[in-house]
Amino acid sequence: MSGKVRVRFAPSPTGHLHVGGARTALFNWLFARNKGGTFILRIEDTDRERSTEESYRGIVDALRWLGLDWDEGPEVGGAWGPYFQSERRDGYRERAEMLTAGGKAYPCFCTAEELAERRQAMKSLGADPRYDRRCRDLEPGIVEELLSRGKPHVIRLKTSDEGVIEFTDIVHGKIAVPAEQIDDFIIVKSDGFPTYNFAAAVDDSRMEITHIIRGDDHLSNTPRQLLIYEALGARPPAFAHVPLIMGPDKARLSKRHGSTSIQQMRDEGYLPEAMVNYLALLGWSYDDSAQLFSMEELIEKFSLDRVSDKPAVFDYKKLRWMNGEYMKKRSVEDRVRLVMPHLEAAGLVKDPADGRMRDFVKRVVEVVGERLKMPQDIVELSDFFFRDEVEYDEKAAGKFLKRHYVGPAFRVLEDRLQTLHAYNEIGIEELMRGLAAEMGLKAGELIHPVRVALTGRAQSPGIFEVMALLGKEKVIERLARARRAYA
RNA sequence: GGCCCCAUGGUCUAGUGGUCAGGACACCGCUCUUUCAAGGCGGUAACGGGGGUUCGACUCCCCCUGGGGCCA
Repeated sequence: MSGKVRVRFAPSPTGHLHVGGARTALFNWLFARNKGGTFILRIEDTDRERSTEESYRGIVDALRWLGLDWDEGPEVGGAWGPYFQSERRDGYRERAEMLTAGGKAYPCFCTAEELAERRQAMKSLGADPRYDRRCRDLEPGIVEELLSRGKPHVIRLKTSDEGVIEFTDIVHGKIAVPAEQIDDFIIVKSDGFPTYNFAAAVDDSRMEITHIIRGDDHLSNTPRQLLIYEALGARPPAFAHVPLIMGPDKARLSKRHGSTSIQQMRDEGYLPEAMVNYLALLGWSYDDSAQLFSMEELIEKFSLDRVSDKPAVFDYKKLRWMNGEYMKKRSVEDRVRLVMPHLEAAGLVKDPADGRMRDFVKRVVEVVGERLKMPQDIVELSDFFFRDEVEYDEKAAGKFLKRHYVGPAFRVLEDRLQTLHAYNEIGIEELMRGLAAEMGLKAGELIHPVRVALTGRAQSPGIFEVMALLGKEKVIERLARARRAYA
């Protein structure tokens, strides 16, 4: 392959950025970065009905959030622009006229009804319902007349029934389709707009795209696009069709399987680096063991020949695990920032948190430590730090607070904490262990009831850390309350 | 329906004619420990079926089955 690599990601702004689309974008981007090539963003907004500014914004934001920047495209420009198909219509019209003038395409005046009728007829004869090329050899005079009368028409590409259309896909290998399989398909619709295949092929050739990396769902479009390239007299790019992403039921991943848009995943607390890493591993692998890759490593190691050719099921559990791994790598400050909106939303922290509160949250985050897999986990993990009164989990309270020794033990503990000079983790631990020993209890037998009294739950971060952070006052108050309520 | 693609544990995958079929997530034990999480150790679990080719097939070929895609 000679020349500089040029790849593109070409979404339609008709919805959110789907995880499948995001992975396609990622593979293109990684390939470009690995090869020192150019990554182009092209917006395929020829469907004016469904394209929206909002979708466009959402897609662009999502790509940036993932860290996928483009060298040419909207907002950054480039020498091959414009990068919105809606602004490239003249180009499609010119190419279509060129092909028609050159005898490689022709206007077809058959109406949708006529076509449907003939298709039905062919079907009932047991034949494949394909266009019968009726308008292909119309007398030039008749064509002129119909055109001048303004009769609605489409433009079709002339195709041959002879031979096979063959190409080598980088991930699938040799692919061959019998030429007869493809009829004289439409390249320009009756409203003057290009069809998807035509617009894409024209743009890819004019933008000098060298490698088309896209979803498997476009595999069967490829022969048609190859035919367009040929008619245009352009050299076709290399193709790499990556397998689709499926839901657990092996059907194409869709909304009913869960969150499928990058925007949604972001709102749900997934970290971009986890998302990127997970997506990279869906359909690509480096070796027999590596799982965690930084963006730099991905760029360095990515290659198309290690892309799988089989569909992959999206596994939210593994993504969650990976998110936890990346959460651990984030600084405490980062985690505070991530966690804050959730504390606010839960009403545990009032909205613009002041400096004191931020400091406190920071210490909570430190105490919670690696238990945080998702930012929102903070609520369940630490609500007791923020509430005035704990809500007891009935099972936990029943199991630990009703023990006969709890009342007396708490009473002594309250007194000793009151006079404890070194009210810190170490001092508290010493005190607690000492007290347990004195009373002939195992440390756990004292600790568990204390945990329930302070947090309401049977599980929590380390109890000495919790006590230290909660503060002497609150700890004593909660111990007393639990004692009165249960013991 | 036609054409195209695909088939290793529940999931993501390594494997490119001779491996005890490896790793990761999930799951289950054990361990550490004040609980949970994390960590450490260990475990259950796979080559869809049938034909070939070959001394030998997960690996190559064909058929079937199953899944997916595109077009209709």
